Amino acid sequence: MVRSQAGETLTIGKLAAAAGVGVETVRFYQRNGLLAVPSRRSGIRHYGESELRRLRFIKQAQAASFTLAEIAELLELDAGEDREGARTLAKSRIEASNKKIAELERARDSLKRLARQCGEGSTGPCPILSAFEAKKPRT
Amino acid sequence: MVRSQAGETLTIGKLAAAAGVGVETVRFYQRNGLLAVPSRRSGIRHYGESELRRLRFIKQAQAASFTLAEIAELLELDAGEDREGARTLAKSRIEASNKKIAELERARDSLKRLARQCGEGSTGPCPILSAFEAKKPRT
DNA sequence: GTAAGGTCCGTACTATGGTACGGAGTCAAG
DNA sequence: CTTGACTCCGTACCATAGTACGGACCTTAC
Repeated sequence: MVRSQAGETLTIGKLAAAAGVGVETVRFYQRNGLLAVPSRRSGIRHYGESELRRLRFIKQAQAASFTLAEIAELLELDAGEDREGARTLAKSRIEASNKKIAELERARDSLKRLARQCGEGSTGPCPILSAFEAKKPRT
Repeated sequence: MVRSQAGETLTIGKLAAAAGVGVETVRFYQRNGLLAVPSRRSGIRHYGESELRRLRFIKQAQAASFTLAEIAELLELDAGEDREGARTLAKSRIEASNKKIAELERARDSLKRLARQCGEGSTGPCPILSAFEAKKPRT
């Protein structure tokens, strides 16, 4: 039964290439339950749109600083249609993202200070360590 | 012999506690050249303000997404008073920080969308995967 | 003067996120 | 119907950033 347009049957190599990861990475995700291992019609497994979407999702989520464990959790919530759980997880992640963003902004400002103090002509101290002592406790 | 204000002689345990890290972490940093190993007057090594500052710096820089290798580099630049190098490194890190921040913001917005779509009453699909397909190609 | 607790040091182990390797099977082209 | 590329699978290995362990030594208090 040739169900569905065969246009969607990728081998693991094609799938990996399409998602911009390595074959080994796909296999790694399979081992870790992030990606289903499709059954095979013969010796070789075939993948479709959904796996590709999933892979891309994983990449996006990683870029968002999710760990693979968290991503797995998200995917499970999705599979289980657990709206409640998904919302909760999303909210806690939003919190975490905000924290991380604030942290990075603070750090970036320290770096800016550093770059300025070590500026072109100047001959002052350029104190890398103290550049990070950001908020002097001017209690 | 009580030489000098004994205020500044910390043992490794005190140092670690003061910086909010574990003793093993201090030793790990020493092994990796991030922290000098002070000579010892007797069997036990003693630490002062500068080591504490350095440790705190490392923590700050880590929060700023520097790797330990990069932090080591920064510390060397500091020691060598290499203004040029420090400025360059700082600038490249500022770039990286901006990128990371933007990435996190995008992710956070995806999460917000997700939380909203999975909102209280609705019974639709709550599509976690598509929540991350951020920029819908509304070509 | 001894017992508790801290330090010293090397080595080993952990978790995370892959990456590499080797042998066997499979598939498509020529 | 063979060759070469690709797949399958297990196992091993890598870097990063620690954490844990065990025996020896030191220090301090009682």
